[in-house]
Amino acid sequence: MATACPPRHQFEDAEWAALCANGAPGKEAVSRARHFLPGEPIYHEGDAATGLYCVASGLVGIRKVDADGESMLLRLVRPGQTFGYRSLLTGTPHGVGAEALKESRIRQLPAAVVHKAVADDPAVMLAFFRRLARDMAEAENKVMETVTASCRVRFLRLLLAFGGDADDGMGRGVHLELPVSRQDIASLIGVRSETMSRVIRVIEDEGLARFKGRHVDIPDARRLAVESLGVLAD
Amino acid sequence: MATACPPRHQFEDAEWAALCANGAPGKEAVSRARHFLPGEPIYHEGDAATGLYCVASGLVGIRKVDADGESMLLRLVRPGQTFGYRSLLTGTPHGVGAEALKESRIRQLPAAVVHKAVADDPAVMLAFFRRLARDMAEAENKVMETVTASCRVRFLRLLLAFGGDADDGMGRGVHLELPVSRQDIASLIGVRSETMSRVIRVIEDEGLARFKGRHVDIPDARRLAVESLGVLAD
DNA sequence: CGCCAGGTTGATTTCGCTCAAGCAATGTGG
DNA sequence: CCACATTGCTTGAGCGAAATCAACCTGGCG
Repeated sequence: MATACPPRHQFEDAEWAALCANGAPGKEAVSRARHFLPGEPIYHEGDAATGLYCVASGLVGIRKVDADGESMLLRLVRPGQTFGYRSLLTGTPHGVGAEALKESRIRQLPAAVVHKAVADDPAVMLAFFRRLARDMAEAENKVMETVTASCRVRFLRLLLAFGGDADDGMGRGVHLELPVSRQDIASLIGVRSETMSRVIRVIEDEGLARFKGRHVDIPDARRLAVESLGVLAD
Repeated sequence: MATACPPRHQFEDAEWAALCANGAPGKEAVSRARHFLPGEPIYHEGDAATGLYCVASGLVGIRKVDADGESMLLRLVRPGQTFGYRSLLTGTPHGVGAEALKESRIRQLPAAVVHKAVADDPAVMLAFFRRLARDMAEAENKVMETVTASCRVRFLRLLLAFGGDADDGMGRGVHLELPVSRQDIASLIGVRSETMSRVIRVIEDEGLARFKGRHVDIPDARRLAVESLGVLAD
């Protein structure tokens, strides 16, 4: 099966939408649907770009390994979001790797189609620029956080980010589900998995949240939000 | 005085060049030359973009402050490089602040001119995208480094980055000059200035480099490069 | 059943931060 | 010109957060 435009997802995929609006003339057979198992790599650091990817379902992780072989999870790509555009549009090898974190259906758009769409409609390029700008802002925040905030605070903030959709502003008693393993969460905030365990332990002992497998119960989201701001002086 | 195209600098300013090639029809009076003293802010985090900036001479620092008021130097902008384009092109407030680190001459191009240039020539947008992609790659590297590498290693790598131009591949006995104060260097690698002092002390004691004010002598650049890879197992 | 990956826990160490003081260079006002 | 503050940098002592090393548990799954 191959349709150019996936069913509209809940998340921002302005780039893909722009592509569909203009770039895909015959809407059939231009995008290829692929399937990945958890842990399966989609592309590696250093590979040349072969196309543009969009997560239809599942979850994708963007990884980077440094010289010492240390690997780190930089960010998650959720259903409806595109990835791999940077390398494709600049014509440089991938600076990061992508891998499926859950079983995932990925839509892949050939490079030629994307290039044509970009050439035909300037708005497409702008859409990708905006997307990159947002990713960049997040990367900058991450730098700041890793330098200034304790791992406890970083984890609390990540919890809030995960709970973003489940967070009924009203409410006490938020429940959410961790999208990835604890190892991956540790990697995401840049700590060892042992430290991750301990941090979770402390947070449970404080009564900020209760963890069972990947399920998290947050009795008082407001309190957790306050704690996530770091230790306040006065 | 106001000329559209600055004298060609040694560094990459593909965006500015693209602008000059197409966007600036009457080449006079479109860019404004401004002057900043060390420490003087160029724009603040949260400000709306008013134009595009290009460093003609001097040095500019991109800063970010987090919720707790902690400030950090994210990167340097050297002569010939443009900055402030992200906020301008996305139409969002500046996510970072810019300030002169040395006495600087800054060329400022009004928003309208840039927007027109972008609309007229798709290549301009692509040039900015490339620039952003490069900045993003650096930000990702920075995240990895701050998490995985010790502050000693991070500093050594920064030294190498500074010495990039002075580094005659041949050579023993490289000399270079620190572009900014030690406080700013500390902020750049995400450590306290006290720690910075100690790290420099250790590096001197090891004979890796000698520091006098802002002057640095590196007797054996090759050895420093090896050390900058981190502690190797075998 | 035995194996193994993911996770937890404990003991110990290390790296970098905090707090505090001191010092040299520069400025500033009387 | 000197007394004084200010700023950038260095040094010391002590502490604390997170890494490291090392078991050990647990639940799948062949």
